[in-house]
Amino acid sequence: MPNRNKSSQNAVADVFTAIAHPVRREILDHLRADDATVTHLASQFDMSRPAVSQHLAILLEVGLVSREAQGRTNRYRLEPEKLEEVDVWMRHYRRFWNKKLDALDTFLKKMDTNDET
Amino acid sequence: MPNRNKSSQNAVADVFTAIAHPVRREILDHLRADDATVTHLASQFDMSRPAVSQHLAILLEVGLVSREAQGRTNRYRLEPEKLEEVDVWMRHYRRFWNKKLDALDTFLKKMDTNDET
DNA sequence: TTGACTGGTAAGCAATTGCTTACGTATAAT
DNA sequence: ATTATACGTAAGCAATTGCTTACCAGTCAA
Repeated sequence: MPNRNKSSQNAVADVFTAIAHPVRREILDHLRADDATVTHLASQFDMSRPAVSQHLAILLEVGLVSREAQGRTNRYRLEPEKLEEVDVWMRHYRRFWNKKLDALDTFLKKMDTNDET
Repeated sequence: MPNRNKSSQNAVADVFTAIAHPVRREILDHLRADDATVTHLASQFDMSRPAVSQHLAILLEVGLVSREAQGRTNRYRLEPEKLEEVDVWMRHYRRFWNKKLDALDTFLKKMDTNDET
């Protein structure tokens, strides 16, 4: 089979690849507690500051964090809404392992229906 | 900063990396409908059969699918319980984007409490 | 037993990832 | 003005990924 034409995919990372790396998940876990600067985050890892900065760039790219300049520091803030994409995909599987969550699903659907005025 | 001693990590793939690849998610989506053989799965992708086989090997390694020999064919079956690990991690974030799911969480916790004893 | 079919795995490879150090720029302190 | 601090980003590199083709083993049909 010959190589396919890749049609110039610009290879923008998606949420699934973003959370695939354990360090990036840990970063998100840290930011769940509070916003933080790169140097502060880097102090929590056995890794150089640029390395953490690069991980943050990926999280930034997919929209899982936001960056706000404050003087000469940069505050990174958790933006967890993008994780809903993962949740949506998982929704199809949840019933397989948890009947209670299935019950919750039904419960939520009912709430949705009631919301539609 | 010098390179760290990697202490011989055997680099077994985890669930997060397994579902990071879009093809592997599609494979799982296919298996959600029904068990399938490699060749059948490969026919659904623009990719050689060995490539799909290698993806299945990863899914097998992390336990997201199981393999059952049937004559000269191999049936792959979805084993979705391992996705719970992802769900558990996501549980901490869900409240951020969905208050209703938060309500469901409370609901589930109450059910859990009632179940004890 | 021969031949066709299913399928895992090895070898090889280009591309990507994940780190490092080095550097440049902007803000703050003295 | 000079110096120190915080930070992003580039360059370079080893390791990994994700495909390919080639091969070999097991099963079924004739």
